[in-house]
Amino acid sequence: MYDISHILYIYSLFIMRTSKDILNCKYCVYRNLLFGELDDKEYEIINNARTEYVFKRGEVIKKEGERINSFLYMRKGLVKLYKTDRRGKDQILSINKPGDFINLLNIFSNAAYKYSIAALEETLVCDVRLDAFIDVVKNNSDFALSVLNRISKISDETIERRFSLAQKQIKGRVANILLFLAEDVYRKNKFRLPVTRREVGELVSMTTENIIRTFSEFRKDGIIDLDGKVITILDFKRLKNIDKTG
Amino acid sequence: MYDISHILYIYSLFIMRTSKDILNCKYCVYRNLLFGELDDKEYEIINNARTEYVFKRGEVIKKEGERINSFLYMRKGLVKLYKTDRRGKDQILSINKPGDFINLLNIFSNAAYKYSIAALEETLVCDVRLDAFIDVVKNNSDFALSVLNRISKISDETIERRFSLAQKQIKGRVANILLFLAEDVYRKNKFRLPVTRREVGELVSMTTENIIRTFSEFRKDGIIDLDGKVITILDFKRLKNIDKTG
DNA sequence: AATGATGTATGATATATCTCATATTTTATA
DNA sequence: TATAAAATATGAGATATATCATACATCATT
Repeated sequence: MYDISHILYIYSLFIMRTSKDILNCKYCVYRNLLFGELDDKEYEIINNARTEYVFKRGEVIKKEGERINSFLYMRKGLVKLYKTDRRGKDQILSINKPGDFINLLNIFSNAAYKYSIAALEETLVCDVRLDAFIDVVKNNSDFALSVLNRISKISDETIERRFSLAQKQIKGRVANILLFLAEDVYRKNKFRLPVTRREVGELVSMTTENIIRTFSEFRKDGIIDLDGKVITILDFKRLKNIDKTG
Repeated sequence: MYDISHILYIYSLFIMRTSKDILNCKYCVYRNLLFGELDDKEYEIINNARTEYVFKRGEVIKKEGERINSFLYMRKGLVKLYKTDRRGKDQILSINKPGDFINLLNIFSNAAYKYSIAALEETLVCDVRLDAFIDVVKNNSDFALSVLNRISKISDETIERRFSLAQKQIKGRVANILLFLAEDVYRKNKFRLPVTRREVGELVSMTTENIIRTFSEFRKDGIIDLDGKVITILDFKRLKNIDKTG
């Protein structure tokens, strides 16, 4: 249930409150996670090309079409990747948490962002200038291989998630995102839904009304408890069964 | 319409019929496409770790769950990536053509294939032992970066394809796959459908009956012509419009 | 050439999901 | 704090898609 990245994440919150060296990568708990293969000199290159930003809930971090000129990663928070169609309707590709590289998907294959990125909670982002990042990748193939591993893993997860969504009906889709939030994001059975019902619909390609109806149904069936945005999962077993079969 | 990989592909068919050196990478038209960054020595490592296989239509190349111990790429043919559920029903993730690296998706992130691979047409596959491949990646960061680019591009395409499928209705989905086959795979307005109607359904998450009905409707509307498996696209403009809006 | 299995085709009906309408609650902003 | 805007909630009816049934065509195999 608690993997290394989560432990590091909790640890980072602690460090953030006790150290003034946060702005230097040397003391960042993500160092080992992301940049473990780098020597001090390479490390310094990254650190010098790096800026930290804080985004409040609702703020747009990147807009689709914007030129990619940095490597972004999250140290804290939660974001959504999404597209807006001509009529202004959004479709959400994924919800990403610290440890996912926010723009890793497009960074090596595209000059511009294919998806917009917005913060769902207060989000702390590290921004490394792309030229410096690529420079280090080019000169350190262990690091390149490590990036290869991560990009591959994140892509795989996104593909798997979208793929499995396709054969699910609405109940299965809602069960799936509830389990994702409870198990992968918050690691608690009680959490504040970081998105509106409409956004859940935008993520799983369903209407807002049907998301609301399904939430209500799950509540009536005793699978979850609802209090506005606060959701408590009461019956993981049944929810998992719906996820698998529905 | 005709990009470099397609020209190389056509050229490779020519080469295959006129040269006995096909088994040596040195004369493979994919050398520049895949291994352009390698020096002769690295090249030799790849070549020595390489085997060629021919698969007939319908043959399974890899089964999901099978251990990944080679890097596979297609020189000719067409394959599908798919999963089979407990009840024996297939769901197709993607149809891939030469130039796509067949197992690139999982190779760096997973020990085992997440999807089965089967040939839809006679397919020529090069199989490079993974240890040799990774060895070269580790020692040549230009090559690593190039692989990074490609893996990223292919993943992006798969994600984009599954993502756009989600908001489409059945007509849009069928239009989309017809355009994919006509424009990306065969580059002709008349082609033999390489899959059954059932498989189209497995790819776009629709029932066989509805795929058949939609084909019939497109025919009645004069958008396509149907003769068994041979499909002729008569009205690209309308089909593209359905793809976009439906 | 005969035979069974699979694929293609179409209609009728059932089911899932969407749309539209309306009411209430919560949130954002003046 | 007042007010508007957005979010939540629920029902009724419309639409899209699935399921079931049946018929015929095609393909592989004997």
